[in-house]
Amino acid sequence: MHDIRAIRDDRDAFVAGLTRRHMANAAALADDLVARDKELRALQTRLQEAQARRNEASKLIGRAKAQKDDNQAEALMIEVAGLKDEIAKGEERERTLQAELRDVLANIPNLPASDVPDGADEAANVEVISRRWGAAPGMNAPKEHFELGEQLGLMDFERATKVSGARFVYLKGALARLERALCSFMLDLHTEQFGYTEIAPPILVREQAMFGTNQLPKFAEESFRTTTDYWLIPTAEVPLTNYVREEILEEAILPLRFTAGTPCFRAEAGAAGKDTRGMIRMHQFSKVELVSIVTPENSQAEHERMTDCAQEVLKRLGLHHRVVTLCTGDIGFGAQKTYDIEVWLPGQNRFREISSCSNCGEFQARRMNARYRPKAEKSLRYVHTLNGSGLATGRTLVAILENYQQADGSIAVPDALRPYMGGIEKIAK
RNA sequence: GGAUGGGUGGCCGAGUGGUUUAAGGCACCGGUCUUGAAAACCGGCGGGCUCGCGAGGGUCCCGUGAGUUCGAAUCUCACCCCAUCCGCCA
Repeated sequence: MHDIRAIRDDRDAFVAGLTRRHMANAAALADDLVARDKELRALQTRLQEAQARRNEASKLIGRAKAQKDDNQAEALMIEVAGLKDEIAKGEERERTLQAELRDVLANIPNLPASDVPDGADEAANVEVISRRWGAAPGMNAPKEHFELGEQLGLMDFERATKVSGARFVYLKGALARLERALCSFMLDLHTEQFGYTEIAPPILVREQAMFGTNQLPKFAEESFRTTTDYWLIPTAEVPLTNYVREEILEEAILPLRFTAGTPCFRAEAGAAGKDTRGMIRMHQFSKVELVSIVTPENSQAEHERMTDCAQEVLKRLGLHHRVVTLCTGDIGFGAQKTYDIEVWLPGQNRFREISSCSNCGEFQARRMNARYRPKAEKSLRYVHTLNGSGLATGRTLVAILENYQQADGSIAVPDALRPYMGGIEKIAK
């Protein structure tokens, strides 16, 4: 959510930022917002004057009545009646304007940070060369993960279709355990090495929470809603970030770092035909999420740190990967800047997204009304929020299958996971 | 699902129609005192909008909205949320 004052004070920067995001009508939008804001404030001033006079007159009425001056009281009451009418109309218009302004603002994406590259789509994302790690394993005719999983008899899409339809899967035996092992491994790493606090959050949330982390109102069709108006979280970012909603935090407790391993649910509307085979794009998947709540001056450094934490998971699993800075055309609605981590999938012979780490600045904090009390200042400020996958567990499982596949179709278990897999070194038929 | 109670500032809490410009306390900040600290005492201490170069002023906000009234935290209605008890249940 944008600050209307910031738009008013620097309309050009706002327009420039949205234009970089390829919003065609940014200038017209800004003019519209500024005009509505101007009307609203002019109205508020008039309204306040009328209210002040009404209050004054009301006091005089009380006094006149006390002095038994009925003529005076009556004259004042007639005046107040007129003011009352004016005030009622003004208040209604004020509410309408405020609601409209809020609706428009709620649907405007965050502005890209200055160092985000320009570009139309993912083809223009820019690799962060210094973050590239490892090398693609040499392999003869590598298989895709679903072939491997199905041949092992441990990944069953057909039965899942029978029960739940497309984009669901049954994992069995060692693969089911592998997913659990990955989740434990990642949570242990983030809590023990990087200072994150493990959270087991609600995964059904209210509408306001979904608004706070900007899944709503714009992306309603991408999430599932229950008949009792709860939303199934599309990511643990929602409950972890909203943890501080409507709060005023002491600066001393920042940064807050939370991690959670949860199922995530996505309707994948508009993804018809994409990644229809295998576990890449599911209606339900598990993910270990990282969320940081920080002061504004620390959010950029935290973004780098969080990306380091996510990358460390891949390093310990020995998985080749690269990091790209998303360009202005590919960045998410609420993000100022995003790093995607892409893992190498030999079966697909390409990099695929396995984590996305975003700095949202104060964009979500405004929506949630999450503030802190700076030590050095009197006034309150909005916190900055960051979120990142650390990592998408389902896709990590895919990456392990494809990168650790053996010629005979078995899967070697990476060293780091063996303690979590009861010591087994290989998943075979 | 049934019944009841309740939503007041960072927190607790008083307040049932006009000296509430929201008492009081806690926390926090500054000061006095002290070798230092604590205690005590003094002062400060919410947010939105707006007017003003500034000092400062105005106005709105007691869950949300709609009413009653010259005037509403206070009365009425609707909605949202929270809590407790009973029933059912992992």
